[in-house]
Amino acid sequence: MRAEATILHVDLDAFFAAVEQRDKPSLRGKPVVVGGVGGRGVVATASYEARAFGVHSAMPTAEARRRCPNAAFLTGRFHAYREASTAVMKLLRSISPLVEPLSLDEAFVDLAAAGLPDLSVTAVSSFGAELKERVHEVTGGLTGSVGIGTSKLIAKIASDLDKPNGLVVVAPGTEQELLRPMQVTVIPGIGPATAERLRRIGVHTVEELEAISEAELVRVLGQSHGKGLFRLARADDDRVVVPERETKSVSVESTYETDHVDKRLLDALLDRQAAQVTERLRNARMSGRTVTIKVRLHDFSTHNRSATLPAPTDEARTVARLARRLIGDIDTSGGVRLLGVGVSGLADWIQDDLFTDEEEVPDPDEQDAAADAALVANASRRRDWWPGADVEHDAHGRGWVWGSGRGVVTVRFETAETGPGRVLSFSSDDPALRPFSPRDEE
DNA sequence: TCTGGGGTCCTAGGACCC
DNA sequence: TCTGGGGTCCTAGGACCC
Repeated sequence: MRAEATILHVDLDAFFAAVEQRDKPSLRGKPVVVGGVGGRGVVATASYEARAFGVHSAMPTAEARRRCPNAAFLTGRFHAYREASTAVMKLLRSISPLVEPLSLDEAFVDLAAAGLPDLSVTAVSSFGAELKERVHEVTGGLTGSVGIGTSKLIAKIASDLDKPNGLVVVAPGTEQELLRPMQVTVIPGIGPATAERLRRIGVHTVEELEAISEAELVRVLGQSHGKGLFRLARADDDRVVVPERETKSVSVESTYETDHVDKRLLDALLDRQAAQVTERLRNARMSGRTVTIKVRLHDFSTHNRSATLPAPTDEARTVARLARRLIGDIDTSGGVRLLGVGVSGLADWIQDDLFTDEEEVPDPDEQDAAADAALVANASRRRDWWPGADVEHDAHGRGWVWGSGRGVVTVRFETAETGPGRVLSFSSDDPALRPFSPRDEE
């Protein structure tokens, strides 16, 4: 926590809906709901007019229609939202080099790095008011709520206190009296599950949270969350404003109007998602080693399966092959509601720099071999995993897998060329192969 | 017609290495 | 016959955020 209120949080009001109302005057003053409009859609943003009918984010759209049948239901125009967001972020960066976007419509700004002559409460208040006007200008009429305080926690909570179009500055030294009477759920990071655990130990307000020992919080919530909340309950927060975060994963997912059972269709959908995800990877000049599929079944249970390649890829084929194999581990016979493909373990990978020569572009077959190798590494841990696999064990109980997939045997082998222990895949009738014995490794 | 899509972080257990 | 400890990587699931 700082001595002066130098962390600012901006939050654009009902952002998606507000952009729609800005661009379509007929929607102004009327309930607008942006989100999924299909049978399984949920609300992303409701305008304040729609909120008056009890419509809110994350509510199923079907329920929103029941509550507010006269609202305009829109799917969303993300280009327009991104454009407005970019204008705001640019404005913020002109104020301070330390701007941390949290999403399209939210950011922290470190005013201590802004070079303001005066950081008194009065001065930062008028600064905040001016910022709101400039947000209104650069976005063509959108409003934002601003909170300013001595920490991220306080700035974020403050911006929420007077929505929409609010401005709240929390004077240094008054943080705890602000927090104490509030419900614990105002603290970012306390969601329904944590709130319920706290409720069970009799904690509802921040004041009650403050009375719990650190050891007890760690017992109830785990090491990281427990220690973190022990401090936040005391308004003890020294988290810095981080301007650049590196992307850790890229994913695509889709919920279908009806549950899918046909395995060929599921494979085709995975192929398409693999193509989408790798296109985004290539656009971002990245590649990744770990491929994860996400499957939500008819009963809403969600299952992830992942496998890690020996080297990063941005190839649709490689990701698709792995994804298809991974879904084989999941019983989809009851129907699939959602399918997703993601890539993590990302590496910067600038194709043009690395592969100036056309010959040096990775051979797709080698990539496939790498995918097979990753599957073998996985299968050796999970004997049941590889369909049709033949597993043998050495004296140490370690398993070695003979996997037969589409005319290719993938196994831990040695060859005269590769030496012992290399994980590779070969065609099954290659006479140069003999099973690799783990002893050879010693 | 209950329950989106894109992320981040944490936990826990097993494998493996030294 | 009994049996370490720390560190890292990988996988699965869950909580949370907007």
